[in-house]
Amino acid sequence: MSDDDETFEAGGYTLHRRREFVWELPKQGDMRVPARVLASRDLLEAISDDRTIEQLRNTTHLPGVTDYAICMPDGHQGYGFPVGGVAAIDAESGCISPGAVGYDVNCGVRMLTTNLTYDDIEGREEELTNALFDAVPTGLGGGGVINGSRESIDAALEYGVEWALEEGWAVESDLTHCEDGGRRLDADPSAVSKRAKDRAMNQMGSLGSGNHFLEVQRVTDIFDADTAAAYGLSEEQVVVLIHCGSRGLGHQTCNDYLRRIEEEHDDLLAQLPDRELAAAPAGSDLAAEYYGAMCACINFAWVNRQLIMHRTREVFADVFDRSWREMEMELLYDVAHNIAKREVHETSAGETELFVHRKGATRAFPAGHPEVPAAYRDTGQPVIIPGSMGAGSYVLSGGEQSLSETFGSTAHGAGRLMSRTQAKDEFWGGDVQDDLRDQQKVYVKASSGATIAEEAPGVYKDIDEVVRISDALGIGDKVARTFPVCNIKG
DNA sequence: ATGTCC
Repeated sequence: MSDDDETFEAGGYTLHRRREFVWELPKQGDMRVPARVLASRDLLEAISDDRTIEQLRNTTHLPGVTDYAICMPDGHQGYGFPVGGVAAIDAESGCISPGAVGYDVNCGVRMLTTNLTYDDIEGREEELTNALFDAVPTGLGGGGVINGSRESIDAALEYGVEWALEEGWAVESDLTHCEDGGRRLDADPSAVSKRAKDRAMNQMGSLGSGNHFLEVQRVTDIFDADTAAAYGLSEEQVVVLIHCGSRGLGHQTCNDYLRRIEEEHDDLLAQLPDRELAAAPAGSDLAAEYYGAMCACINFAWVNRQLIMHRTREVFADVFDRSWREMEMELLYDVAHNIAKREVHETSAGETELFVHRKGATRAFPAGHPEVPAAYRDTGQPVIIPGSMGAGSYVLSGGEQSLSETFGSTAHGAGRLMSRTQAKDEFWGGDVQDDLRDQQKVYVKASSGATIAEEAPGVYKDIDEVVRISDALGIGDKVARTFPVCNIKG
């Protein structure tokens, strides 16, 4: 092995290879802890020319950051804190940072299984795509599956999917197959501004734009037969993947608190290398308010995905002329990609209560963890990692090493290779749509052609490579792979 | 991500 094998120059920083797929930026200067990038050399190349490493380094300045900051294999630069970043911050002596959660609070994915197989939908893709597109609101701005009211929004913010169950938009098993039972108990709707709630009014049950989508998929590969069986997955099965977040409500809430934190905690801000990392000190009123507001946004995003899933069941019932129960359209699991959560972890300082910030990262608790829903306690938490429209997605299970390596986390997607602007220069939506249909039998329909260009398969990193790293490190283990059939988006 | 700046 040459010296060249031991370090990697990325974004002006020197990373040191600790072991396979683990690269470390040693603690230096004002860094409180080292930073780690979990990646292959190919994936490191992809982040070498943007601000990912610099932003990761900046996160190690946050008070209370514990052991090391982490960048997942799909990481790329984001607002202040990398997308694909994980920072575990002491919940007593540290801080909480909206930029380390993300603008789209509880952006995430849920997978719905069915007892249909690819044969059942082959030849009917356009019909199904159109029916879904007509039924599920997409794109920027207004229109939801249901009309919101002040009362319903407050109830959704406080009770999450429990509220949806009472209203008839959910069944009991939808709650037991969701993190926190679909309700984050720490939610404080009174900490969410009127303005944020107003934006939610006509967005209850809407996909939004950007990388959000609803995709009908078929299972193409099973890697772990026992776990796949426990998850109810089999080859050629049809499943549905829903990817969206908290829409304008989460965005407004993030903005509201960033501004307030900048104003009220400028002393802490002055210690940080980037304004975008603005954080409220643990124990402050504002930290408690932000946490309560963020948890309310988490509940809203779960309700959003629930309403879309409910509508999807209705569309399938209509198109296939069978009840959704006959088609066994069960929620496999719902995973959050953008959240902070109070969790207790074993750290170098012993058992510690932390705000685990996962931004573009997925919780990946292993078998036996008490916070994994009973249905999956013996197999580990399902982890759903969407890829691109041309590459498909993965289902993993939380890995044995996740608690010791990544505060119980793994990657969340393929990760962008280029900006949206660059994507629109490289691709034209109509061509992407035609190629996907003609070459891969993938049917795409979107409110905007520009969105298809921005989300072209070529703008994403290799999802296989991202998942390979997760599996090799034992933080999230491969269970199954899916491939798109129908995709609707903003 | 986002009524792509209140």
